[in-house]
Amino acid sequence: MTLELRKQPSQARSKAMVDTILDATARVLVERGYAKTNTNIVAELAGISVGSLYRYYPNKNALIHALQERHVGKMLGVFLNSTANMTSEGSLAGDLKALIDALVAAHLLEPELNRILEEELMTSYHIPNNDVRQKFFAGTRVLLNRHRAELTIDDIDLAAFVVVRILKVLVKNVVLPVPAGVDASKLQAEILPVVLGYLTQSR
Amino acid sequence: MTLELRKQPSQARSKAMVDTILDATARVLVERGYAKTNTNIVAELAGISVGSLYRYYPNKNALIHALQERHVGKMLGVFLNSTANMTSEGSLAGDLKALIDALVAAHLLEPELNRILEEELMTSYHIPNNDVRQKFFAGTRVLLNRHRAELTIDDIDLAAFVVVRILKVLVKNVVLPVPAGVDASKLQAEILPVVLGYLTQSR
Amino acid sequence: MTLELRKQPSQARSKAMVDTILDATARVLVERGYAKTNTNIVAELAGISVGSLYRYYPNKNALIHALQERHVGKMLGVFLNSTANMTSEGSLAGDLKALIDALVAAHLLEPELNRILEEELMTSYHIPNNDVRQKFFAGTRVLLNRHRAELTIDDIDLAAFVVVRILKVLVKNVVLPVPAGVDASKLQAEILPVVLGYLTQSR
Amino acid sequence: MTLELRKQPSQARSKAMVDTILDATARVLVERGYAKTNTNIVAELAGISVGSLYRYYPNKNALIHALQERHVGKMLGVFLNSTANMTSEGSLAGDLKALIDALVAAHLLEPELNRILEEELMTSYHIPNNDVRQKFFAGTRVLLNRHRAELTIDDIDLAAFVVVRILKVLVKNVVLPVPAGVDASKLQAEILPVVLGYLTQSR
DNA sequence: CATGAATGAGATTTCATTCAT
DNA sequence: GATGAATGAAATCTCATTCAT
Repeated sequence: MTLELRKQPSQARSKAMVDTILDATARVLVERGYAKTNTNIVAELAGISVGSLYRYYPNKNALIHALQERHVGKMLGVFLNSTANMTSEGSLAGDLKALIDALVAAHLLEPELNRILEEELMTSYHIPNNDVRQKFFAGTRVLLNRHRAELTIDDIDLAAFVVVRILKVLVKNVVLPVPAGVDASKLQAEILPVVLGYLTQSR
Repeated sequence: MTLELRKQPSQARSKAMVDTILDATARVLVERGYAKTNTNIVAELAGISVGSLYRYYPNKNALIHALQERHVGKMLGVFLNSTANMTSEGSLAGDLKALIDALVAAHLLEPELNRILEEELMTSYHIPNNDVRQKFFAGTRVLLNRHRAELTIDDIDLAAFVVVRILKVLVKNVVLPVPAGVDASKLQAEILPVVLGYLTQSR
Repeated sequence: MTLELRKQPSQARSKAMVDTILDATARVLVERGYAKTNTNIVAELAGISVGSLYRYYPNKNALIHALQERHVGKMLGVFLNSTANMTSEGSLAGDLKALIDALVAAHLLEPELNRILEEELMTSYHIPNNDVRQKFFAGTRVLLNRHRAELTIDDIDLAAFVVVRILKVLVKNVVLPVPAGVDASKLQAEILPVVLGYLTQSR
Repeated sequence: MTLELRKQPSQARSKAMVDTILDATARVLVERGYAKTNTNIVAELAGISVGSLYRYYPNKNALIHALQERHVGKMLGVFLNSTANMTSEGSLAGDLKALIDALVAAHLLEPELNRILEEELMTSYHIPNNDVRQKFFAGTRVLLNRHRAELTIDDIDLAAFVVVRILKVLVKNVVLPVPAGVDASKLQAEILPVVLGYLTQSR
């Protein structure tokens, strides 16, 4: 009964604008943190008026949401790309190596933004990339299953969970500024041993 | 007969008041998230006026800061307590096990608050417990050094860094709500193998 | 063979367009109320661009104004039509009956729109149909004058004023949703007695 | 689970402030109409800051609502007061006269505000005084019932409905600016004959 | 002429902080 | 010292109107 048509800007022009807006949002978010991010600044940095911003996203929430989705999408793209030429008959070590490299590549995209979206906003917004997380977990499970013979651990679900968490922190730390005394590239090289050691140690 | 029924010494009063305030802050933070936390609600929940709140803490920043410090202090207390009866001549496995248990005990204190203080506020507030982190890292380094002979890894700094990160995520995940299909206690039992596997695998 | 398939004469086009626009305006007004009516929605519902809307009406005021005028015109049309075959030598009762029926017919047109235009917008817009009101009042005065002999009231102006007001409310209530327990058709039948009773009672 | 305590300003201080605010709201409403009424102007006219306004009323809606309630309350007070010394054994004419006088007295309070609250806001807000309307209708029904013997109409509900509507318009018109050529006091004197004529005419 | 994205003034609302009592 | 009402700067959001295409 209520008239509710709210016109979205047309596809063609939108694409560029949307990107400009989300770029600005990302920049503000990274430079000032969520608490100090506001729509006026985003609009200004995007070089548009607040009104325009609200033509594209009906509220601040939607804006952040869209940024999250774009970011996750980008990372997923990089990840899948890095993974594409990965034959499925590699060794466990080879597969894990490829996985780690792909993950690092994906996280190299916009590490600080990624951190903010994952950490600062965890509470505020229902994370839209649960989907991606789920898929990543599932993928890891499949990988482990394929090499089940070599593993010294029985509970694949548990192992996948642990591996996913480990990969996530370590990769993030490879990519984010790391304390003096630690070398990022050495750290990256260390990830495979960590996971391999865990999965194949004699128990 | 001197008047004995006078106000408590301000020291004592402050002590209790400070705790009440920080308790309220913690509760609001956990129940509403940082974005929806405001000083008026904190004061209300603490059962005092905003004015009084500002007598104890000159601004919102200081308030959050104080809460962080108290929280870190508490966790440190629990940790040190769990560590106290740890003789320094244990095996590597034994030492690590004790470390993990102490960490879990500390994180069991107020997991959600801990998460918020560590994640949501990372950007906004310069973490006051860098100190503690430093010490924890150093302690881990010492521990690893003590068992250097058993380790298959040379770079102790790197190893300590990796171990610290792994311990942190996994412990956090033991303590925080975990996805269906994963069992928190099994997860906890898995931490030692992870670290041990990493440190002592044949390379 | 001259090109015959060209644009319709702008007169004709305008005519249809104007109607489309005012129809949309009316619908939005009725469905959302004045406070939530805005030009963008009107344009959208009319199937044209805002720009075009502003080509037809220079501002929101003019738009509402035009709708009012059209609406009043329509009602007047229906009213005059119902009145057309009314011979001027009827009885007082007959004349009043005809008047009431014509009024009801007119108000049956778009009761809700009518209500909004008359009530919600009374303050914001100087009503353009004062003219019509004036004429209606004058007509009523003439009618009463014709039957002055039967009336027990001397002040015809006063009587006409009272009758006009009574007719207006009651007719409106016949036509608008009426509370449970009251029957609209019975209510309509009651209007004549009310007016007749007033005008011809023994004083 | 969510902390929702929102403190209302304390009783004592509130009373005066609330009145000041609602007075200002009424004035703005009458002077500018609803569409042009905004919280900034209300606050300014009330001599307080917007923030303060929002301490008392959580949003614009609530503000208007409160004004409506106060206004209806006031009118009801005047009405009941005028009605107080009305013995229940009067004649029909006497009772109706008293009723009309009480109504006029009530509407004399703030006629313009009343009009705006009743007309401009009918759509926007669920009218809080349905209650009062109900009671007024019921009271009228009781009155008519008491004098049922004298009435020439059977359907008391219908009669009460009609009488209530007639009283409402005419009283309103007595109190609101009336077109030249009509005298407000004469008009008021005319209300009783209208109603009496309707109820007691020979049919 | 038509379009509809863009504008930006202005409206609503929030909340850290102050200060009179 | 305590209080909590008051503040007002700043954030979110709306929409009549314009103007480049």
